[in-house]
Amino acid sequence: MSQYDPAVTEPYWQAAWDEAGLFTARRDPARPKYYVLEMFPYPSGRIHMGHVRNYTMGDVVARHKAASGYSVLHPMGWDAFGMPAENAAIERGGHPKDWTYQNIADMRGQMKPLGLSIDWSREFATCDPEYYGQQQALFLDMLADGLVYRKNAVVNWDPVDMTVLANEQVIDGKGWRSGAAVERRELTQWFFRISAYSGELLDALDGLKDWPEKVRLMQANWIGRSRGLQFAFTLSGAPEGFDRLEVYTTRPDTLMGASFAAISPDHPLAKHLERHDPAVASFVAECRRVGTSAEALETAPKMGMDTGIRVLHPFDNGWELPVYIANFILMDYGTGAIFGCPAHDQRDFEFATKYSLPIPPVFVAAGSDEGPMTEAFVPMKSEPVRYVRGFAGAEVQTGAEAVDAAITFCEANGVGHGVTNYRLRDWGLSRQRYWGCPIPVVHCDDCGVVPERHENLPVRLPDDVTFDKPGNPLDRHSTWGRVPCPACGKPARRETDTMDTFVDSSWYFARFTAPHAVTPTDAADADYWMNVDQYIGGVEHAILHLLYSRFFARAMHKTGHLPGKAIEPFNALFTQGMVTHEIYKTTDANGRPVYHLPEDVTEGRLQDGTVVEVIPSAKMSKSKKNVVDPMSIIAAFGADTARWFVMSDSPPERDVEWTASGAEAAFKHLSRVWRMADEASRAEGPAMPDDAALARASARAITDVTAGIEGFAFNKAVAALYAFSNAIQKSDAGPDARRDALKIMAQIMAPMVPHLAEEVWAMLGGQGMVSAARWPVADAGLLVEGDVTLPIQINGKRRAEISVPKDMPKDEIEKLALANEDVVRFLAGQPVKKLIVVPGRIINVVV
RNA sequence: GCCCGCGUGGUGGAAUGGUAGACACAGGGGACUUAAAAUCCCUCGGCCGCAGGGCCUUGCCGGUUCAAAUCCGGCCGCGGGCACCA
Repeated sequence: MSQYDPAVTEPYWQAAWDEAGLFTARRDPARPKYYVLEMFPYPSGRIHMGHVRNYTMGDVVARHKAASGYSVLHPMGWDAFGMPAENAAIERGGHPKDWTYQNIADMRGQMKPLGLSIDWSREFATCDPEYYGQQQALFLDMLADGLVYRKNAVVNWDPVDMTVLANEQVIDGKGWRSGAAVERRELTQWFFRISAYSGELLDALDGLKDWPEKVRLMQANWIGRSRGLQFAFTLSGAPEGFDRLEVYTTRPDTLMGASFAAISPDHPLAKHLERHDPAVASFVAECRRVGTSAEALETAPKMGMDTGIRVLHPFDNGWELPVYIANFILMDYGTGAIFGCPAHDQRDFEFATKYSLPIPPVFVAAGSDEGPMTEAFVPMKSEPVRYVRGFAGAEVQTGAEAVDAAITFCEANGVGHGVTNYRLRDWGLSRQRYWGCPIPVVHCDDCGVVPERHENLPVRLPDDVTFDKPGNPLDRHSTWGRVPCPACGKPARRETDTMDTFVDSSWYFARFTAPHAVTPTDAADADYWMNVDQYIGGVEHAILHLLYSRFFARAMHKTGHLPGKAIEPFNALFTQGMVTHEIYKTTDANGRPVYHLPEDVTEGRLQDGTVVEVIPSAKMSKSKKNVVDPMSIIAAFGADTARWFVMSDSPPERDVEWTASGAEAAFKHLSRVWRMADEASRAEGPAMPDDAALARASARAITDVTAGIEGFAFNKAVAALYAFSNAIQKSDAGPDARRDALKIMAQIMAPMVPHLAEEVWAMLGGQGMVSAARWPVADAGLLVEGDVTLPIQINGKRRAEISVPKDMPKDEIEKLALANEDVVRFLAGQPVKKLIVVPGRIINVVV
C-alpha cells in the first residue's frame, strides 16, 4: 500500500480486534476494574455527530484504562421504549416493535465502523422481554418494600387522545398532537417513593467529588431543602370535623405580620366545602381549568375566595384572620395551607392588595423607619433588619437568626415544631401508553390491587395491537387484560398502564454487569463491576435521569439487588458539549425561510450560485438542516478522522463546531502521520546526534498526552500529539530513533485513532496489536532538561533572558542576571530595591 | 425573581499567580509542477520604526502583589438551570 487508506485498514483492524476478543469484559480479581459508560442511545435509526463525540470520549477513556492494566467494562445498549415508536406506528402504520428493532439494527450497523472498544456481547434493548421482565421483578420487590405506591394525582389529560400528557407536551393549554384543550384530571397513578430519600440524595451530593459542581447544584436546587415551622391554627366557623388548620412557613419570624390564611383548592377543607357550597364549587372548578404546566401557572392571575371561615392567631386568640381558597397554593408542598404575610412575601402582597387585606410590616431595613409599601420587603436572610413586630430575640438581627429564634420560641410555647421540607415530589411512573414496560399488577374485584407472581414474569406486551384509534391499545385489547387474580384465582383485569421510560434507564447500568442473569443483577458481577467509574453524557440529563438513577441504586440496594458499595451509581460524571454547525438559509417567494444542507453549500453559495445567509453555529437539527451525517464522513475520510476531529480543539465539556475544512485538516494530519511511518519503516542509516532530543520529545509527549486523557482534556492531548508529530517531522534524528518515536506515537494516539495506530504500529514492527500493548511510561530522566531558560523581568516587564544549568544556586543566578547586558542597559545605574528569583521559572528585578 | 457559569487574535482554543496567544482552522507569501491537486517552507494580535527595538493588548473600572487572563470588589455583556415551593 502506498497511501493512507482507512476504507481498507479500518474494517481490517476491527475484524482483528473482534477475533482476538480484545474488548470482552472479564471479571479478573487480580486486576483493578474500570467501568466506563456513555449514556445509551435512543434508537432513532441514525447516529449523529453527538453520538460520535460521546462514544469516542468513552472509548478514549476505556482504551487508555485497558492499556494501563485495568479490567475494563465498556458496554452498549438501547433505550428502546418510548413514544416515537408509537407515533411512527400511528403515522405510517407498522408495529412499534418492528420499527424499534429495525432502527437498532441500523444504528448498530453505523456504530460498529467507529471502531469502539465495546463489549457487544452485553448488548440489550430495554424493550427486550428479558430486560423489562427483570424490571418488573424489581418493581414487585420495591412494591413489597413500600418504595412504590398508588395515589390520586392531578395530571394533564388530553380528552381526544385519551392519555396523560407530560407538561412539555402541553402547548398553550392544548395537547400537542390533538390540539384539544387539556384538562386537569385526578387519576390514580403509581408513584416511586423517591421523596423518602430526599435528605439522603441531597446530603450524598457532597460525596460526589468527581461530578460537575453545576450538576450537583442543579440537583440540590431540585431537591430543595427548607427549614421552617409547622403549626396549627384553631379554626372558627369551620364545618364539623375541621377544628385545626396545619400550615408550614419558612419565615415564622413574620408571624406577627399575618393578615390571612390560604388553602389550596385541593386541600381537604376546600374539597369538603366544594361538596356543600356551589359558590366554592364553581371557584374551585375555575382554578382547575388552568393547566398544570409551568407556562399556565406563570400567566395565571392570583385568585382567591373568602370562605367565611376564620382562624385564630396562635399568639392572640382575639385576633382573627380570614381563610381564603387561593389558586397559587400547592397541595403537595408543605401542608397545602399557609398564613399570608403580605409585607414580606411578594405573592401575598399582590393577593392582599387585590383583596384589600392589611399589610402590617414585621421588620424594616436596619436604620430606617416604617413607611408606606409599594411591594413586599424581602431581604436576604443573611441581611440584618430591625424588627418592629418581632416576638423572639433581638430587635436587630438577620432573618436567619430570627427564624431560628422563632422556631425555638414557638416550640417552647407549644406552637408547632421545626420541620424540614423538600420540594422533591414522588415520581409518577404511570403512562397510558403501549410501548413501555407493563406494570405487573392485577386488579381484582375481591382482592383489590394484587402484584403479579414472580413466576409469571415477564408480563409481555401483546404483539397484536392496533393504533388506528386514540388511547392506549392495551385498554381495548380483547384478551390480554383478562387474567386470573394471582391471589384468589378469580377472573381479574391486568393493569394497562406502562412505566415511564425513565424507569428503563434508571438501572440499565447495573444490568450491564450481568445482562443475561435470571435475576435483575448477579451478586458477584455487580459486586465486582459496580459502581460505574466514569459516566459520560449530555447535561440535559443533569436532573431527571441522574437523580432517578441515584434513587434506583438505593432502592436496589434496599431490595437486595445491589451490594452495599453501590449506593451511588456513578462515581464520576462528565457532561460533554454538543456538536454544532453553521446554518445556511435562503428565503422563498413567500418570505419563508428555506434551509440548506452543508453538503449543498460551497463557499457560501448553492449550486446555482445563490448566496446563502450564514447563521452562526447551533446544535445540529434536522429542521435547520445543519447536520453532518457521520456515515458520510466515515465514507469520505474514515472513522479515525471523525474521532480525531471531535476530540480536537474544543474542551470536551464545551460545544465543538463541525467544519468541512476542519475535517479535511484532520484527515490530512492523519495521512501525514501514516506517511511518516511509511517512510520510517523503509529508512536506513546511522544514529544521529539529534536522537537524544527526539527521545526527550517522546517523553514529553507521553507525559502531556497522558495528562490530557486523565484530566478529560482531550483537546490538549490532541494538541500534544500535533506538537509531537511536528517534532518528529522536523527532527534530524536517525531512522531507529524515528521509528522508536513513531511507535510511542502509535501507542499514545491509539485511544483517539485506534485504526491508524494499529497500522503505524504494524508498519514499524510493533509486537502484537497496539490495542493490547501496555501504556508507555515516560523516562523521568529525559524529562528534565540540563539547561533552563529564565526570563528576566524589570519591574514586571520581560526585558531579557538567560540560560542557566537547571540546578544552579540562587545566588549565582542573581549574579548572572544582574550582569546581563540588557539588564544593565535597562537599569541605567538605578539601584536594585529587590531581586526575586523563582527557581526554574522567572527572575524579577525591582528598582 | 432566585441559583450557576462564561467573556483571551479573524476563528476554536492554550496558559489557573511567574515569558499571554501552545496546538489547530482560516488568511497572506513562496518552492515543486506545463498546469492543477497533493506535499513542503515562511508569515500571521494591534500600533510605531529602514532596522536594532519600543509601546499597547485577555469585556470595562478599581484593588491586592515584586509579578494578575488567573485572586478580591464593582459594573457591562452573553449563556444555562429553576421558578406561585410559603
